[in-house]
Amino acid sequence: MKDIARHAGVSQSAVSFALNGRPGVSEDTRERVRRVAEDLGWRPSTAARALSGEGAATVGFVLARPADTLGVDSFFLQLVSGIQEVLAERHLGLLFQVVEDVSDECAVYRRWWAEHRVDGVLVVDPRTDDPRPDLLDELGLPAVVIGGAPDDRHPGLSTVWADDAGAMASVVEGLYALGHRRIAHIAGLPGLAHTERRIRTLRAEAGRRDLTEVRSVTTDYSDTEAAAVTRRVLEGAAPPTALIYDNDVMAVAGAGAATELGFSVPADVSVVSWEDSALCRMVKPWLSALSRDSAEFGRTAARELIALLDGGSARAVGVPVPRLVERGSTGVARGA
Amino acid sequence: MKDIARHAGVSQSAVSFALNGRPGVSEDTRERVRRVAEDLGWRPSTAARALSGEGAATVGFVLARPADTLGVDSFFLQLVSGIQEVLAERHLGLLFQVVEDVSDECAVYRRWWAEHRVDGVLVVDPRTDDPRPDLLDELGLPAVVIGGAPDDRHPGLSTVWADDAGAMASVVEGLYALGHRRIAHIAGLPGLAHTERRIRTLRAEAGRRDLTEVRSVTTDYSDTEAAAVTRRVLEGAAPPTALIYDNDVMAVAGAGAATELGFSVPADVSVVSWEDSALCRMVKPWLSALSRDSAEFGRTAARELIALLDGGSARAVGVPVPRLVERGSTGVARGA
DNA sequence: ATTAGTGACTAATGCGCATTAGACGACCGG
DNA sequence: CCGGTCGTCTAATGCGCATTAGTCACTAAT
Repeated sequence: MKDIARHAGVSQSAVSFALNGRPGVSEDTRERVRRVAEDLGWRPSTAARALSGEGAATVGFVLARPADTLGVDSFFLQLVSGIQEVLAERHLGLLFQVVEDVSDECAVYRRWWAEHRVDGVLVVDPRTDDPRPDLLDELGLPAVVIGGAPDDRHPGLSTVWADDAGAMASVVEGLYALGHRRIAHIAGLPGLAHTERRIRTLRAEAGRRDLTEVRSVTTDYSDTEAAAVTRRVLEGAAPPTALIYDNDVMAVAGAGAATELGFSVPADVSVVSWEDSALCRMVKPWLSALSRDSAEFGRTAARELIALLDGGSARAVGVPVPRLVERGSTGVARGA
Repeated sequence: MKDIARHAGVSQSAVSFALNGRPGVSEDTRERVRRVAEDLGWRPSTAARALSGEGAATVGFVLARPADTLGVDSFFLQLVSGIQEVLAERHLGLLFQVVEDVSDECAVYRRWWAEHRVDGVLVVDPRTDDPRPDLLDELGLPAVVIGGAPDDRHPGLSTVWADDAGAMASVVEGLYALGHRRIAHIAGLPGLAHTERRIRTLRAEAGRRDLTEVRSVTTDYSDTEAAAVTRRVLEGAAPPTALIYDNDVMAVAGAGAATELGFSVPADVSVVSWEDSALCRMVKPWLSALSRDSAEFGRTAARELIALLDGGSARAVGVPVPRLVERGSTGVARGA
């Protein structure tokens, strides 16, 4: 800026005013300064900006996953891609970190905030009994929870929520209409909020319809565990006629396991994947799946965080209910 | 630090010396200051540190991909996970950005560097005729190229390279030994350096062995294009008896397409995937795949970048040659 | 003709840290 | 007894920017 000031024949303050759209300089000077800055290829130093109270121009994103669990998951990359799209417009950076577990994640938040590294964070995989919202509240670190519940909002946190309950209800309704009475739900990690939500909704829907042979089994989202659970479930007496998997990887693995066991899909068992991706079209039959726009999910979350940073107040916004894309893996229940 | 100084009864400079391990304070004072800092939960402001010449304590990572191409790709997440592991030890942040194409990527580098946002960057997907190395050299931005060639190193850039040539040679040798004489290589994006390297090596290896019916076809890495190309290749006269796919997604899609066409895997065609992941064990038969440790790839790259930031000079380091994991999709060529 | 007011600009300060240039006493050899 | 050296500490400066408090000339109003 000193250079610019010299070249333009004004003071540094004038340059600052000109470049930041502040009053105090004539339009003439402003334009001249702008051109000089352009010529010199000047960009404000984020460090200096941050130091003089403007914030870090960065938001944080922590993924708490054991390294080997980061598998064939299209969700996060798409989510991040959507987040970026919105952040980029405002020239906000995304500081990304992968850690082992939630307590590490909390430590990262503490550090980032203490170091003034971020202005806000995006939190994923909310859990039942989650320490993070309290921590973020305590720190006063602006945050939006991705995939939380619409109700349990903490004072300072925004939430972007997907209607798992509604989606589960519609899936159950569809299967019921096809004559399915015995349904197994191969769920994800037990601690996650959306896992519990889906399980609760399934139970509630089953109750409403008098379905007694409905159950949920939690897993670690892996293909191997999904296959194992599928085998166990199908080998029991009165096996289910429909299987709902909490992600695409498990659905594919499960469908494979079922086939190996001699169950034909969808003649003997219907399969639904709670996540749509190319994977679902890589097996025969193609898997019916709940399709949601993960990138849009990310965009919405990013927009909410920006609103928070701009001084807006916390709120909860929903994203569209996932839509069930019927493919070849769902059909009328045997004997119905 | 002012607070710490007050609490400890010393000057700010003394605090700085104490906390940074600089000489100029007694061990006694140092320890006292450390404890006070600990009690106060002090963390240095990265902004202030950066401003006083210490660098941003951050490295950048740009992924240039059209948003919809970010699919079921386990490679990047694992790579990033490995990178993080090493960066975290040094408390270096990872600034992550997704952009549309390489020219956007260059713009991001320019901006990051001008804004002093990063101390260095990790570059992926090097291309033939790539503008990035020149740009980075020109800017003087420390960088390591992930997946480059061992030779074409620019003065200032380190390279972490995988021995595609060696891997391709061993795959061809294996297939040759099984009696395969007609091989098709369903490659990735034409512009990418490693795509070209694999294609060149395949051609060379074919030449050495007098295999005349060997070819490579470039694609966009998608399952749909892989399936289409597979069909085109297999429906021709004298179809290949072995197919090499440049990633796991294509291999699975291609194997599926082959099966639909009435080709049995591996009786009629052998299939090799140049990327191992859970995907390869989700189809029947399981796919033989070149397995490499993507996380280790990332760790190595991160270590190289840190060495560069520490003032080390640029160099090229290799990672272990991928190993072919033989599963059910490769076998003796029909008629051999 | 004096004052109040306004627009355009400059000087000075602070953000939180690292670092350089001293200040001051203790210790040592001559 | 004195100059020199070392160890321990403090004061002062700068990093690049935003911002606040002036400064100055010029115009409108009394």
